[in-house]
Amino acid sequence: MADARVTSPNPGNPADARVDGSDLITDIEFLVARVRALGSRAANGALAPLGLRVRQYAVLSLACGSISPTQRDLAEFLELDPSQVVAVIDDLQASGLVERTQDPRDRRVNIVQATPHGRSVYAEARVAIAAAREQSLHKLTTEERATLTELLLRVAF
Amino acid sequence: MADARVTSPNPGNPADARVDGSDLITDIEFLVARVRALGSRAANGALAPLGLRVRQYAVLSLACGSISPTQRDLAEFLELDPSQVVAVIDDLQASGLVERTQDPRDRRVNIVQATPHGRSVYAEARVAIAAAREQSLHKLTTEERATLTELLLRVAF
DNA sequence: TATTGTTATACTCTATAACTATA
DNA sequence: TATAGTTATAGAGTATAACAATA
Repeated sequence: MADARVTSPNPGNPADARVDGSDLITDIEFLVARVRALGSRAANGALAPLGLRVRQYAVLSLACGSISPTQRDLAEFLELDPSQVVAVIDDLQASGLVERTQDPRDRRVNIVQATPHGRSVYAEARVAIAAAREQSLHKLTTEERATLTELLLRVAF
Repeated sequence: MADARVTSPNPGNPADARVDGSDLITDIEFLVARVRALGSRAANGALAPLGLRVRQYAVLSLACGSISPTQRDLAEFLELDPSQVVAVIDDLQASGLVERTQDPRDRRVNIVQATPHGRSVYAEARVAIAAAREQSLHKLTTEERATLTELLLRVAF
């Protein structure tokens, strides 16, 4: 480890000042957890008027894609247990945003697709999410956001 | 948005292939959530033999620092509700890893400090966490890790 | 009157195991 | 025998509100 003693980026904050000096502040996992906590709180707030949460948003997004994922695909891609996917899709289906269709070639698998109403809600949700993201990432330039995306992508898959 | 249609970084994975084409894959919040899910799962696994979870590890880390944070400081820094901090510290105190000491200047506040045993356990935990981190970040060079840390730090605070 | 820590409650997320229907 | 989806359950994480002690 290069440098365990780091200055807080926000010395005006008394809470930051008091915990300054901990090596936690250079711990990528801690930083990721903190950014996730802030980000998903903001995203859930932005999605609340649409009756969605981030999980539902993620599944709806994939169901709006051109690929028509199975429930298993969704579980793997979203790092969820298949049983959790069931609950999210039950929820989205009850709201009329997605549909399950049995794959005729293998009747065990369900293909998940967005309804027209689902696509319309997703379009609104994207706008809401983008606004929240702009708020969260306002300190980063466009280039820095691209770099961050690229690095996270390499770690994520 | 520059380019919503992106190729999966891992075309060999059938799940990735099927959901490929979704704009979710360029969504920083989604990537952060996925990296966090993978990272905290790995970290919790690495900490399990020590009887810790990531939350307890974070509080213990700060309690081992030179600053002696109050419970309020911990809540703000870790983005936890003060009532959640109570539960984590109860847990760590029951294991003899940290102690609460009343601030003589303001008897409402508790200062949280690691015990000698807590410092010893923390030293072991750091090693375990570092090994898990090496696994999670093996695709990134040292320079890239530093860049990722710096960018996350700017978003986190 | 405001703040620190605390208790209580409810809801969401996560992890696991067992079951069914298909293959 | 193995896989996709489902049900059930328990434990951890998250969000709120109310309270006692202290300032």
